[in-house]
Amino acid sequence: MTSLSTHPSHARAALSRQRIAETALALVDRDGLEALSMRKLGADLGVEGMAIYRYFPNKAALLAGVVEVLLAELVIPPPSDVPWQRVFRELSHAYRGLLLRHPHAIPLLATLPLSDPAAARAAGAVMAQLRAAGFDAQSALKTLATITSYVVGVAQWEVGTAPFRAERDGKPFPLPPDADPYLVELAPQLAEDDCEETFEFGLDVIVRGLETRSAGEPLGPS
Amino acid sequence: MTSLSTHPSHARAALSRQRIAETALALVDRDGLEALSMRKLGADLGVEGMAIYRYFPNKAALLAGVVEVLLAELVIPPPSDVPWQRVFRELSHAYRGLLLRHPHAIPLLATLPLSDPAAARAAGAVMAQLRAAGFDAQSALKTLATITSYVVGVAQWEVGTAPFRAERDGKPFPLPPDADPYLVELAPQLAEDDCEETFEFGLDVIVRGLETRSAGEPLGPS
DNA sequence: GCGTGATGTTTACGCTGTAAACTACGGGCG
DNA sequence: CGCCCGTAGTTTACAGCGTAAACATCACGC
Repeated sequence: MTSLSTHPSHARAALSRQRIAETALALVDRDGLEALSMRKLGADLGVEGMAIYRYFPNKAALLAGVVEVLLAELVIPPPSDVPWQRVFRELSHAYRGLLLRHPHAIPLLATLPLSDPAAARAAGAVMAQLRAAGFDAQSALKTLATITSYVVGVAQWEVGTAPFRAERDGKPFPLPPDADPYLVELAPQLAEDDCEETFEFGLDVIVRGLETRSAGEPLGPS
Repeated sequence: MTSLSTHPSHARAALSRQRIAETALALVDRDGLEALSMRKLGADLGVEGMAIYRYFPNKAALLAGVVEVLLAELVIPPPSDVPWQRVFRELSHAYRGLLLRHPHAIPLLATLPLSDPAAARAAGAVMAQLRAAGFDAQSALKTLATITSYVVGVAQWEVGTAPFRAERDGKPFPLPPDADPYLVELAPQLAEDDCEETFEFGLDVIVRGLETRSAGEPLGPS
């Protein structure tokens, strides 16, 4: 009797908020965000679609659950005495990595309102880091807004310009012959754009900008 | 005979790509992005929904048309000898203004791939400005990516945190009593957050960061 | 005056989210 | 033991979606 759950046999696995949300994320990763429907998710769970409503009141709540799973991947360490620049860079890279691991889910995180509990938790943890590094509350909040916007924005940029970079093993880019002259000039640049480098460029800009916050403001580098 | 169009009487106005896209944008501004359906748009146009397919092959194309209308609001002046910092700031504010005038359309512009012709045109025009200011092609592109991400990201942030700021005429914020301790600390900060100021903060950071691009890079201030 | 092409309508299909009613079953209590 | 009820999942249903296909209507060129 493998009574792992209530009824041991003939059932694949018990449903739960966690398992549903994880399966939903897997579906999104595999087939894209717009492919996520209650019925298809039900099918992936070996269940009838409507069953999901026992665990989530509606699809918006399900999506919030997916966001929760996503943000759970993001471990934000407690404050330490590491220089804030380094913490800042590491958090940025961690978030970026999360986004790139789940490119289809980016719109979910891009539109994420801070009223979402998972988002608020993550935001709070980052705020704690910044506060500990000497940022006052207002500056920490604004800095958080800035870096979040930047990281998400670049990830979107990257995904959105991916076709220009795809399989450029020699040929420049299949531009339509009636293309805008601006675009014609832009395309080769895009083709040889190294996204990682671009990201680092903007990150440097922001860190440097934060370091030289116009004298007198209480920012306190380490 | 007021033969303004083909048949003068009993028809409200002739359909056209332009009129359809503008009406669609008006609908989105009024009722939100998810309220935009072919049938409702048809109703707003005094027409039968399916008629739209004579002008746009599918809904994605219609949305691209809406984006085109949006970006047409953004006039990007030709290069001049104005200091690049000022041009940069003005373009950022212009884009921000556009986003705030159409908050429901932000997801449309946030997810905008650069393969969209209207986006590519606008991007090209900004690139021309930066190039004229002395940025080399690679730096101009990266700078464009950075500022675009930032402006869109902040606009999304602003809309997403709007509920925290709404009607805060005294009371702090209707937090659920079981809220995360991080959020509890965060909410008052959000409530008194001045978005315009936050935007300016990050913009300053970016401009300052660009100005102090680690010596030796060909950036050439004016 | 009669095709003809452009414009808009009608009908239809498969898909969506979700409300409501229904079925099956396992554990607690008499 | 037998009943009874809560829980989990199913079935059915409905309104709305994007859109393919067939159809109606009408202005104009020959």
